[in-house]
Amino acid sequence: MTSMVLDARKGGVAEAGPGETSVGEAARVPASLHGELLAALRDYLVEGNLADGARVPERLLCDRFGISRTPLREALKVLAAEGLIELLPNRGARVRALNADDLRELFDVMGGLESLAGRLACERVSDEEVAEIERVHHEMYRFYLRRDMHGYFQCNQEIHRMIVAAAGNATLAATYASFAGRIRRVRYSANLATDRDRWGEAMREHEAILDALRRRAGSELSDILFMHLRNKRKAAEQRSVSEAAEAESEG
Amino acid sequence: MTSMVLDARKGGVAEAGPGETSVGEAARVPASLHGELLAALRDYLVEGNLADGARVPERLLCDRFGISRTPLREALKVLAAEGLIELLPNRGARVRALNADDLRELFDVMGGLESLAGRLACERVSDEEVAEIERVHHEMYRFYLRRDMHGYFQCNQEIHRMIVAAAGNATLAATYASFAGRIRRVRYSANLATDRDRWGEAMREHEAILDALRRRAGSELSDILFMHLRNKRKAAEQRSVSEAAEAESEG
DNA sequence: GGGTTTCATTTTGCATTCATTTTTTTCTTT
DNA sequence: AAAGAAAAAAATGAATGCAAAATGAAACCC
Repeated sequence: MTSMVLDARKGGVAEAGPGETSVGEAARVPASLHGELLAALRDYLVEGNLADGARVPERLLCDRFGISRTPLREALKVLAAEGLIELLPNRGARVRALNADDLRELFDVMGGLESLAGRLACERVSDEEVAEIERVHHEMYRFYLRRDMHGYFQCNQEIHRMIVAAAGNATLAATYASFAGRIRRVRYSANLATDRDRWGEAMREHEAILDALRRRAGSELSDILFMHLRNKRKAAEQRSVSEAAEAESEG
Repeated sequence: MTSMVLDARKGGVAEAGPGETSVGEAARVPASLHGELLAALRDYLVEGNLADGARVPERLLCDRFGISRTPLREALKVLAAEGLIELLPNRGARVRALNADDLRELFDVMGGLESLAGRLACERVSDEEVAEIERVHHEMYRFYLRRDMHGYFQCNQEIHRMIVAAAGNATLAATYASFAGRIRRVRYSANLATDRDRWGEAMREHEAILDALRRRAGSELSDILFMHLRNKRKAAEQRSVSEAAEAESEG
């Protein structure tokens, strides 16, 4: 039973009525068939159904989604613009493999975006929103104490997402979401598992984040968030280095 | 004689010779026909050949660029994802009109990106690069003294571009270029003309930018650059308000 | 046997075609 | 004549078709 994204849509009618059709583009409002397919394809890629550097098989995906090549290729062009795949002239599309430099760049850009989000959030965040973030923070702390990586990570993601949301800038949120999807292919989640110290450090950084947010210290929060991501990046780099060493000793 | 982007390409071989092919994204690898057309269409839109909110006439553009609808529509999907146009189901594409909120968001995101660029630049900028930026800065100052808006603005753009380049992050540069293209449709250039004070203030801010860069004070430069853009935004908002008032008194 | 060359198959890129939907024009009807 | 209904025209969205390029495989040569 092939998924058939199209059928799901045919039930609906109106679509596209309210404002935010365009901005997000990422995972926001599917709106049209094209948007629907785009989201489905993006998920398909982000979930890692295709290996890094693998060719994107047009014919196969057409069957998979029950459409012809035209809309599929339109979606591929968009995904290429987003950086998920790359187009080789006369050679179709490949899943874009991120090298160490790409990751470094992506982490820094994510850091810059979160940094901005923190700064903007301080300008307009309500006490209620802060309280909500604190709630998740404490939940995360409990996961930390219990050494529950999965739960911790969920909360972590949620907090960062909430800060971006609190910035009240849909353009920023969309851009952030796009980059998050791009980086999701590499699981930087399991980093902390190998490095107990980093986990504790990250927890302390989150304390500082919340503290700065409570005081609405925008510039300070901006710095902390950037450094937080920078440290995350370093941990990820550290990990990939040790992974490479392992691979070498194994091979 | 219709332009025929294709012909231009067929002559050349290497491509990518003179760096800045176009505003955004496609600056990396034009290579294919699709990329070429995409850049051409983007320029066509950014240059304001179509009015805000106007329908994007597929047939006309096909003739204009000498291609069929298929590649054109692929390009349109990408431009929609970039935020330059918006797609209405069964009603084609329209030039996206930016309202006050959109502009506010875009300015802030640009501010965040420049802020990040400054921070990263401080980590790795060479003395030679700083000297080069200083050179352009002084050139800009001479334009300022001569009240040469056009020259001043060129230098201004160039300095910001150089800072982004000095950050050594291609992903950031591409994202920055994309947003710059998106905002270029609104000419925020002429802002200073009406507000002599803002011009002087901007000049002083640029002094501070250079000072922080010389000292490699990343966090500080980050703050200054964000505030610089924020002030630019406020000036633009001020201007649009007075314009609206004018329009009202005239109508 | 290793390497090259030729040729069939597949894939890609774009044009064309077709079914719908929207928009414009024309024709009623009051 | 104005408002509304019906029909014609144009547009959009997606499928199909076709030439050129790339990939893979068999034949060929040394």
